[in-house]
Amino acid sequence: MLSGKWKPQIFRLTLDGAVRFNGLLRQLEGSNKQSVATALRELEEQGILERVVIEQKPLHVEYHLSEKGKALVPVFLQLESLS
Amino acid sequence: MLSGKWKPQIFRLTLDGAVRFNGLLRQLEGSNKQSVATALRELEEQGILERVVIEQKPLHVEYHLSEKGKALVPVFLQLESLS
DNA sequence: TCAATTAGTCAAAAAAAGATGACCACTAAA
DNA sequence: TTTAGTGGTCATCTTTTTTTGACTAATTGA
Repeated sequence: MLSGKWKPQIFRLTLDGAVRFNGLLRQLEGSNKQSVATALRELEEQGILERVVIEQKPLHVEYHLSEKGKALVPVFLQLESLS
Repeated sequence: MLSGKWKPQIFRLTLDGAVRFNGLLRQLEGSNKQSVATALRELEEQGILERVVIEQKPLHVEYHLSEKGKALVPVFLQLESLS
């Protein structure tokens, strides 16, 4: 579910609140548009993240944890504590 | 820790008891010697599996869960139940 | 003696994943 | 009007992962 080079880190960041495309690009050192876009799309397809377009003055896009994503949190943290 | 195409399946099989090289090769459809050998070696290097040579008539090799591997079991099962 | 099973290794090819750079369309500020 | 920021896509190249097939060496059964 969280396989790939960037998905675990992206998932981890969503625990602290919604994330945005360009924000991730800056936070994830060594990442690139394509990889981040692919990771976000796959996480959305799997129903782990939800993509929300914020229709305001400078319109932007937010990705936040879905219910399914939230169900993953405890086991993710447990996993994190083991490695 | 369990990244790669075959490691999760191999790990799963060790929960029911020790596994063996050729046995895995037969159980894991679509697998091959090289990949199974690599997965076993890496799981051993990480201290998740232990390699034991059974010094008997037809000598063979067994891989079984280490203590570290056992610590991984509950979180693995939890993860399994989510996917 | 021949075939099969045990547990692998090695080099090479193929497939999958990731990175790079160009491009797009929109908005806002200087 | 140029520059920067928003959020991407596309084709191509590189890197990593996985597969393929040949080979080894010891043991067992027919």
